[in-house]
Amino acid sequence: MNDKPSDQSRMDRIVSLAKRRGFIFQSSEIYGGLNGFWDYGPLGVALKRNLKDAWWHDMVAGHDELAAPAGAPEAYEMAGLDCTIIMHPQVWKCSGHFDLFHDWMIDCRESKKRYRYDHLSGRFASHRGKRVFVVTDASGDEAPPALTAKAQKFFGLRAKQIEEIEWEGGLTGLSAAVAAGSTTLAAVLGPDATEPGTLTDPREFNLMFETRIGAMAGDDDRAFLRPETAQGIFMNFKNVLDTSRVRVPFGIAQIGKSFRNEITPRNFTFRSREFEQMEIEFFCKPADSAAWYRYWRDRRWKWYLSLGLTEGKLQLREHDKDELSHYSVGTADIEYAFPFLAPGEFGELEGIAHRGDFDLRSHMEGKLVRQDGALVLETGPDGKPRHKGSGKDLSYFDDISRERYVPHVIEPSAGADRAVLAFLCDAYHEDEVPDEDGKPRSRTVLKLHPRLAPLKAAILPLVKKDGMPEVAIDLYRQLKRHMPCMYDEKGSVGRRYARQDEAGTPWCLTIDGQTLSDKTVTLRDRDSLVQTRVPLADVIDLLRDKLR
RNA sequence: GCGGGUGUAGCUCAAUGGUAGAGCAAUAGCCUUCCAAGCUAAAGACGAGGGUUCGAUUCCCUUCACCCGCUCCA
Repeated sequence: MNDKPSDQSRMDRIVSLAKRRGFIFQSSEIYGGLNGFWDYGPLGVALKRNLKDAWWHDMVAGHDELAAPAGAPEAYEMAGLDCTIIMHPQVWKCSGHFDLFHDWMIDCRESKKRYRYDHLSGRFASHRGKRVFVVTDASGDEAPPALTAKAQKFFGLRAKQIEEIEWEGGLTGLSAAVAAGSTTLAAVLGPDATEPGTLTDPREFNLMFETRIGAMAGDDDRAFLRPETAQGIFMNFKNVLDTSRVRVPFGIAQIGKSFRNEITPRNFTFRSREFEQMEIEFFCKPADSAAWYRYWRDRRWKWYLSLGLTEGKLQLREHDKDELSHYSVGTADIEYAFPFLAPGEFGELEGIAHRGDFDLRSHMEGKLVRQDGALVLETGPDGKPRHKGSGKDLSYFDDISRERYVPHVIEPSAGADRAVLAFLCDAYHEDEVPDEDGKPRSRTVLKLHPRLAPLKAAILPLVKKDGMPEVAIDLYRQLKRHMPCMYDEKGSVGRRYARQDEAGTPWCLTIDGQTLSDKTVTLRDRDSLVQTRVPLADVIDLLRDKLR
């Protein structure tokens, strides 16, 4: 099998360019770096900001609430929001993140496998004086035969000798058995171990970053950095409704940092521990939710294409039923074929989830669980709600239909850093350009969409004399008022073009001898390398038109 | 978290138990009339911390980071 797992060398060259040209640096690099954290350099911050601005403009600021966009069931409103990173701890209990992201894990020294402590169960088995607590990670009906098979193998018995095994007590959760003192981990035979005592003590495993509120805080003041921005929107659902005159259907958008203590940050910025999300929570009438789900899925898909992502490298994938998150009744991912992935594999850029009324109801009533297709209040062993809700009414009264309901939610949730990475990878090209002798010479070029490009233009005097720099500087100062651009007079013009190609600058304006006599400049296109002469007086309007 | 690999200048790579060279890039100057030309000058590195040694970039240990696989994960 010689097939390449992924185009790793291409990815390496992209990472190298990102570093070399100041797009992305590793955090705290002079101290050796920090796994899972990345900084954006001068070009990177511009690229990322342009991306976020494009999203914000396309979703919120530029949204026309008076007309239904193509494909939308009806016209709708959009509002913006910016919430705090640290919120009331109860937010994460009712959202499900506390339970989902917070586990006790136990490792097996022998098999190197890791198990959720609360997923292990077992019972004592004895045979001819040997006694162990046999444990399995299987659940339900699969557990008893798994235990029997395990015990049979451990005692070295033939199938017909299974009856000789003496079992004590019923199937018990390992954590409960240890807590009750009926067994110790030393007597436990792990699910994939061949001898007892290979399991480590359970360790707390928390995907949420934890902090404490207050300078002299104690255990009661534990708080979490948000693992997603969405919950801040639900927290303010009623505030927005009460203050901004929006009516269902409407969406609330937010861009902001989120934090997850990923086990294995990998693949450059793709899986980071600190990352930025661009999220919309769209609130609609339950009966219309399926139509809105399809609308947002298709709308968001087109957004990536409109900014120039290669369609053949994008994939829209509907989740299977058993893959859906605890809250979701339908989810689609927009995925990109990143170069670090094996051919045919895709990495998630954005998830569009139909969340039903899980979130709003959970924050009203307490954390819900799905049971036989319906959401019901999750209860603890004592029969009380596992996580108590706010008790606040988050339902909506529809003045026109005179009905009250809890809106359903469609959530298009995009990763800003992942999008930056995808656009960077997609823009990266190596091609050949004839040099001054006409011989082909390779060049590296970022074919970024002009809206995303950190610099829109570079103004270059062909040579540093004969009054060309003066004309160029004057043009630079005028253009700078309208768009990010730079002036460069260093080195040969070919070298300067190459520098701009690597930075993804779409246009170069060159002032040459002819400019001085007929007041025209050459406009060089980054992708086609075609140069056209444009009157100096028109060039600013021309570039502004191109950017629209 | 486990196993394997890697770590020398911004990048790509050398050499060495006696404190390191080159190419490209970048900086300044000269030159230069359309795709990384040339000349000159100056600048720049042994991931970090211990240990062995008279002396460590080199040997050993630890740690950090990156890559691959496993595991985990939206």
